[in-house]
Amino acid sequence: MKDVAKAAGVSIGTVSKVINKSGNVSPKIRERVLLAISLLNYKPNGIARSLKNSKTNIIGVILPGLYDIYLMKILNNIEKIASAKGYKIIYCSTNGELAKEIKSLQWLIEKRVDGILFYPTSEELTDVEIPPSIPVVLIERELKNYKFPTIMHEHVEACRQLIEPLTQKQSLLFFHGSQNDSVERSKITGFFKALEHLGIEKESDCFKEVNVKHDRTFIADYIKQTISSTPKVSGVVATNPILLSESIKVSEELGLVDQTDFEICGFGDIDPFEIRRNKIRIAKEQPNELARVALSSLLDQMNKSCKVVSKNLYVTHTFQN
DNA sequence: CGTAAACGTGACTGTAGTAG
DNA sequence: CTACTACAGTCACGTTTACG
Repeated sequence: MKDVAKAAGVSIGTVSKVINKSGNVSPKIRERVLLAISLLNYKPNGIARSLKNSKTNIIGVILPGLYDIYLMKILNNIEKIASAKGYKIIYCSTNGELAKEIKSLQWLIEKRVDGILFYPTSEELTDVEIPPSIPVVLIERELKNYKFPTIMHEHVEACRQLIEPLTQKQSLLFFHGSQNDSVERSKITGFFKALEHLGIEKESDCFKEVNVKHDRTFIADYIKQTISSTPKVSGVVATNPILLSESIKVSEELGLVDQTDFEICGFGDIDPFEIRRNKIRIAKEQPNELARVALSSLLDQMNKSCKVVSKNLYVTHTFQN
């Protein structure tokens, strides 16, 4: 800038005004400055600009990884919308490890990002001091020790809508993931409530916990064994895409899908061509919408001079069949 | 249109105190 | 007296912006 100013015969301040199209600069001076910029091949220094403005135009995104389409869609949509609004993103992968979540947060804070979108894999985060100047929006899961607005799916309502249309609700088997996970817990609660609403007695032994970190063959075997050893199963309900797709596979293998009195439903993101029977009812999660709402909530906070405590927002599922 | 202060941090300088 | 440490203060980096 100093060199440009010298070459154009103006002050540094005037160069800045030309670059930022701010203030009044006469057309003649502007021409001279632009010529000097082009001759000297001057490029603004973003670090210095951030230093002065206390703004980096960068949004930090912390996700457990990009190991499935759902997470990829979230990141893709965040990037798309952020980019349109003039922001770049820094993506951090945590592999679902608390230690990496802490490190990612600390690193993003150190980088002075303007805001953070955080998809925690547990509620246990602690020991990270997050300055109030950096707004944080959580995706899908709240944290015990921090009060940040959270954008999540409306799981409880989706459970009701999954269960209600089933013709045989008495002898269902529910396959769910770890109860340490708040999302799984809210789905279990949702199914309990839905059953209660329908006047069906809750039998907790029809709820089967499956660790989705096991390999697929193990999960399939467990589901097969459970279905086979339970008398008069009228249907299977799965709380997440892994358990749903394995349940569908197993049910096909056991020849249950063809039986008119057997139904399958659950949460998933399965493409329509995989669904060979129209009786499989699926609550599809909405990663694009989740990303859109989360980012817009974050941008709201970033642009507010006085921080209004924004509330949690819910995204509704769409239903297939 | 120019001037000067300010942003956050690391590098550097100067000073005081301590140990041998 | 020298060599060293600890600490405080100052400056530089490139840019923006209030003010003259």
